[in-house]
Amino acid sequence: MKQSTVISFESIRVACRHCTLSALCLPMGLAAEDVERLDEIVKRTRPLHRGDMLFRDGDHFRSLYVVKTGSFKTFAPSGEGGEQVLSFHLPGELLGLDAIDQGEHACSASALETSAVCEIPFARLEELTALIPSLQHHMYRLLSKEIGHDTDLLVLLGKKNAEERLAAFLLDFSKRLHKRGLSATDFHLSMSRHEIGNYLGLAVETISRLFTRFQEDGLVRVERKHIELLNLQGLENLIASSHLGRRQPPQRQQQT
Amino acid sequence: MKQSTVISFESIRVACRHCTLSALCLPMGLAAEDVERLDEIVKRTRPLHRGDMLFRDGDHFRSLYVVKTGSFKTFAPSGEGGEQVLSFHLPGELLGLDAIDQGEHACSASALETSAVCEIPFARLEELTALIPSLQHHMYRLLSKEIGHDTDLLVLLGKKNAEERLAAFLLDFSKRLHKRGLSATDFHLSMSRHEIGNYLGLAVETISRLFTRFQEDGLVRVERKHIELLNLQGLENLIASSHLGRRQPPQRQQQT
DNA sequence: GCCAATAGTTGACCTAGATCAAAAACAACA
DNA sequence: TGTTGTTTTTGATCTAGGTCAACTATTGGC
Repeated sequence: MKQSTVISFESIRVACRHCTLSALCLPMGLAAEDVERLDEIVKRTRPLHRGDMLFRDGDHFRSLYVVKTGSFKTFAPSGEGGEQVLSFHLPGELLGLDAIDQGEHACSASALETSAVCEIPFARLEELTALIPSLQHHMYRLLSKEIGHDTDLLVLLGKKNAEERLAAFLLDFSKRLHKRGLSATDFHLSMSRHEIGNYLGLAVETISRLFTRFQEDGLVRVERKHIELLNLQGLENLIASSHLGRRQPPQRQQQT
Repeated sequence: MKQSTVISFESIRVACRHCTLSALCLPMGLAAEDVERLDEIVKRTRPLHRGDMLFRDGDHFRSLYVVKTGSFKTFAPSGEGGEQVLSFHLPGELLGLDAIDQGEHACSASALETSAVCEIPFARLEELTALIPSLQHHMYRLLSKEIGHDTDLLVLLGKKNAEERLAAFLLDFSKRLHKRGLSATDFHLSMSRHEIGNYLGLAVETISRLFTRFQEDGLVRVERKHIELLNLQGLENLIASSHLGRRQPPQRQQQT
């Protein structure tokens, strides 16, 4: 209610064509006039604060959302009040794609910090994509990319150990921030240890211990939520090079 | 090469409008004339045998595939020659959606048994979806559904124990077969224990032991790859009701 | 600025499921 | 029909990471 959030409140009024995120967002690669058309259907909404829900699982699906500032997590219920964090969303990233199929949201989304989104009514977007081939293609790609992200996470949860998971998480975060023009080696984690652990399928305590260990090994400097990556290569190595101990027999390329 | 596969070779020539799978596949809900148009772009290909690759990760992306008969698995590399099975595909299900984004396949697909697919050149399909709104909508739904499937698997890998995973797997399989008009309680698994274990993030031995245990508990009857589900409700209970031991404090509905 | 609640760290211990090993059951095939 | 290679099963052991517990920051509310 209070007008103290001047900065973000101003910034969210910016039209797509002037938005610094356009290169990461839907307008990517659209002709100027098409951006105008997209612009017309986008609604700007007021900021959300930490913990505020953007949508809940089961909610009727009406719109997709693009993060404009701040960050979000999405999570699915997992029986007995538990939940599985599915992803963290940074500016320019889309939320709600999983709801298209069933017509209702399959997961919930909440803000990790003070954040703003653009709302895109899906029915309108669909009309538009039928008219603008490049936008249609872009939508297909976005949906496909989401599948790719899930695939990565599946490999992580199915096949990687704790160390590899956290290293992969940090590097992924680093890359995504870098794409947004932020430092790839010095950043702030907007989510709690608990949320990281949940996302990676690990206990909070394990996350905490790993951060300590990574720090002892000179890979990172951790100070609460402030992270400095000191040795990117070292982290990369952690991901790729484990399992090297027990070599498998040469195993010709064949069916399983 | 040999013509002994008469049955499936005949069946795969059937046009979409006569295909028994149309209700599960792309034509779902299309007007007759639109099905014709779709039909024109679909290529029918020869059958693949167990272990044959439909595509490999890294292959240039050109087409989507619909399983016509038989079954497939998709799997992604996971460092050091290991792989993570991402999904099993039954007749009517689409393969290759994850490749749209990058323009090359992000995972590999191989036949689990003698199988046939319809090939749908994606560029042609895109043109068509721009012309037929209901087809475009259907494509969005299919992509979104794939995300939903991944979400389910993520929850499984991130939060469920071995017992719950296998029970969920069996029930999912049962439901999908039932949709295809096959028995929900008596079926044949086309994949090996090893592949099931890989998919569920468990060791082969664990799968084997669980099958034995489920059988002892009267939940299933297992005879190699032939499965009979004797107590569907019992399996359902396994999924939902565990973690009931250590009750969590009432915990008001709140942010994490 | 103080208190209560929440988040993070650290250590001790425990357990689900992995790994190792070996036998048994199949399947392919000459 | 025997041989060989694969898949499955079963048992014995090991361990990564979970769980419990106690303590220490931080943070937010007033």
